[in-house]
Amino acid sequence: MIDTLNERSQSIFEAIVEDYINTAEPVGSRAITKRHRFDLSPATVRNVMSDLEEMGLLVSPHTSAGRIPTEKGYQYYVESLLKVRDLPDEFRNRFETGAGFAGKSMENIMQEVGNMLSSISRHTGLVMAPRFQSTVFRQIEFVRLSQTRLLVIFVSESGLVQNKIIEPGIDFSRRDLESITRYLNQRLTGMTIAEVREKIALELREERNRYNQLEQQALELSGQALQEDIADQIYVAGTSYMLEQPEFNTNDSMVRIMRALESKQQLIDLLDCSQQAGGVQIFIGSQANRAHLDGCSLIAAPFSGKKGAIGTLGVIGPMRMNYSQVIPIVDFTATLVSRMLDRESQ
Amino acid sequence: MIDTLNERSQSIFEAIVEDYINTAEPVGSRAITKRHRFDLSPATVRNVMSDLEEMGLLVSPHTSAGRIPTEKGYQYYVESLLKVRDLPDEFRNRFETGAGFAGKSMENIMQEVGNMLSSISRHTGLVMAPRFQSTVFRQIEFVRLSQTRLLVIFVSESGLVQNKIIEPGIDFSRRDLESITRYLNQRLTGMTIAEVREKIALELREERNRYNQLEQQALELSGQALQEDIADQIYVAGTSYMLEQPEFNTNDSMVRIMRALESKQQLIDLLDCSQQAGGVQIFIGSQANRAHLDGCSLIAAPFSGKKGAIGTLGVIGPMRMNYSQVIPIVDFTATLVSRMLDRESQ
DNA sequence: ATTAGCACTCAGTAAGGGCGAGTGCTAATA
DNA sequence: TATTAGCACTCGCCCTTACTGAGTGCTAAT
Repeated sequence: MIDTLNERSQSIFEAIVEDYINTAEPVGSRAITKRHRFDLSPATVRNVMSDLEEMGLLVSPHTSAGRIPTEKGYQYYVESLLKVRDLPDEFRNRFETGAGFAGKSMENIMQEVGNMLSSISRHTGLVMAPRFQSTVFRQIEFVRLSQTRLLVIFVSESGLVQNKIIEPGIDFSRRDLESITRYLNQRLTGMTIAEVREKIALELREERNRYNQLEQQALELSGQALQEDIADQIYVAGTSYMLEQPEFNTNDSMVRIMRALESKQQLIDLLDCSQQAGGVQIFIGSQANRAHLDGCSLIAAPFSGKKGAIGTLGVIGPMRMNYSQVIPIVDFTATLVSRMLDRESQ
Repeated sequence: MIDTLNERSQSIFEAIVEDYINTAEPVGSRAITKRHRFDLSPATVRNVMSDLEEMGLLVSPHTSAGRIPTEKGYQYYVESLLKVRDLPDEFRNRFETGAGFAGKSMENIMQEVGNMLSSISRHTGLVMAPRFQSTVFRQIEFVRLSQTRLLVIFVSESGLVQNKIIEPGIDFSRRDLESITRYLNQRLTGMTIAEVREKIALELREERNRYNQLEQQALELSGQALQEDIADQIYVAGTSYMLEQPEFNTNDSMVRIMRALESKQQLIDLLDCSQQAGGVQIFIGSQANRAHLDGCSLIAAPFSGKKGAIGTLGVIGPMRMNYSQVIPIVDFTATLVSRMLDRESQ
């Protein structure tokens, strides 16, 4: 149905979408003919617009206003008409000078990446940390804090470090811990945390009937250490950009948006969707509604080191978003972060 | 000057402040006589109000509106008239059931505390993590990640864990690291990180002329590990409560407030002020302006384990804030967190 | 010292009118 | 047949005007 759009209709539609993206005002027929030098009269453009409205690509907010793209309109625009620009060098430079990751903690890196994304795209930036569950185990270490308390440190293949304090109930000597550490490191390397956990559960059941106390203890200890989920982390940067958008300039919508951006779990769910597929993903309008963000679009891309550790980052803004600018920003950032993670993990 | 306030003026002023806190509307003379059953006519109340205005405790937004407290008015109210209520049991319970800290990371704890503060006070909650600089060193550990990369773990007396990756340039064996660890742990325990750093710098200078290679290496390693500041962390929870306040219901002020709440550094500076003094501190209006938060008040209190590790938490909202409710909430939370930190550090 | 009474002020709301941007339809044109 | 000029019409926006009501300050009486 949309395929029947002839070239003229297409370029008029494109002009409307782009004008609206720039001005945030409904676009009228005369404005189009003026700004774009089609050799057409406003009346002709009106006829075309009328057709586009019938197809569900445009709506007019009221009789005497111009027209604005519908959600379906944006989707069509992004899928069929969008020409993604190259990332201007100035942005590229800002990233590369700004992002020295060496020695910084994962949290700091993520915050910094979020701030970068947000300040360059001039929209709200999101960064979701790699899920610990799906990272690949490289190393475990124990540090004795006191007689009852142990610090457990996991290191993933990609250099991600997580620590946790446990109280095992037994007072392990330094020597015991060393043996346990060696035992675990030999047996668990290369599996994802999820797999490790399964394996431990399995072996614990089998092991009960045998007598190797060391193994028994090692398994119990690591079981305890991994038993609880480490909550997913998400960073949101530049929320005020969202409030500055003219489409959200009522009190109610501002509060609504802020509430949505505060409920991290919903954002996590949303970003999760895009983690499966590789490359840049675009959620327009209701496709992003999972997070109560009506009228918003999300551009997201997963990042990952060579060895697992997948996270997601993205930019969220109004549907009227400059897709051709934002998409390459997200794309480039994801690539950059992946490269950094690789470098870190050597 | 304010001391000349007689009892009647005081209670009228108190009534005005409290009515305004409840309704967010300018309070008129008739409203006062109605709601509070003073045996006075509105005219009399008007005379008193006029005096109070002259003293700078009240203003009227325009001739035909009631009056609202000035910043000075709130200050006087809080200093002289405020009766702090006991914390209702329901809040107490919500805290104590909600807050099992055991085994959780500092970040998670702080986030949870922030959420608690915010949802119970119905205002924006702030939690600033203990500054690593001022925590007391208890233990350092090294974990060998690869030939070139070491993970350094600091544990503070209060159980705070920080880690950092360094690339020392030398490939230390496990045995070397153990000796170095033992050496450092013996010599540094009980000092604050800041002191530790000074000491290392000092000894490094002296040590150059001697020949004990182990000491030399140990010092260099720990020096490198401590060289960079670990950024202060602050958590902000429930920002949408701020936007729901009627005093900030214009687009501009919403954006302004959100920008202010986003610039963490300014919030940190603000909370820093309250860290010095013990107990609950109250910043009203311009006293909190350091963070571009005009028209806001901050209630803050430091928390700390027995052994250093001082952080600050608080609640931020409009000047028209229910001080008598919020103060005990902040107070109680700070005490609770301190107690938890103590328990953790054993 | 307190109060009743009264004139006055002024934000907020509602109603009316003109403006202008934009539309849809129709009839003329290439 | 596609395009265009012309025209009546719609409707949000803004400005003005008028009204209302809450609240004040002042004055004179109690």
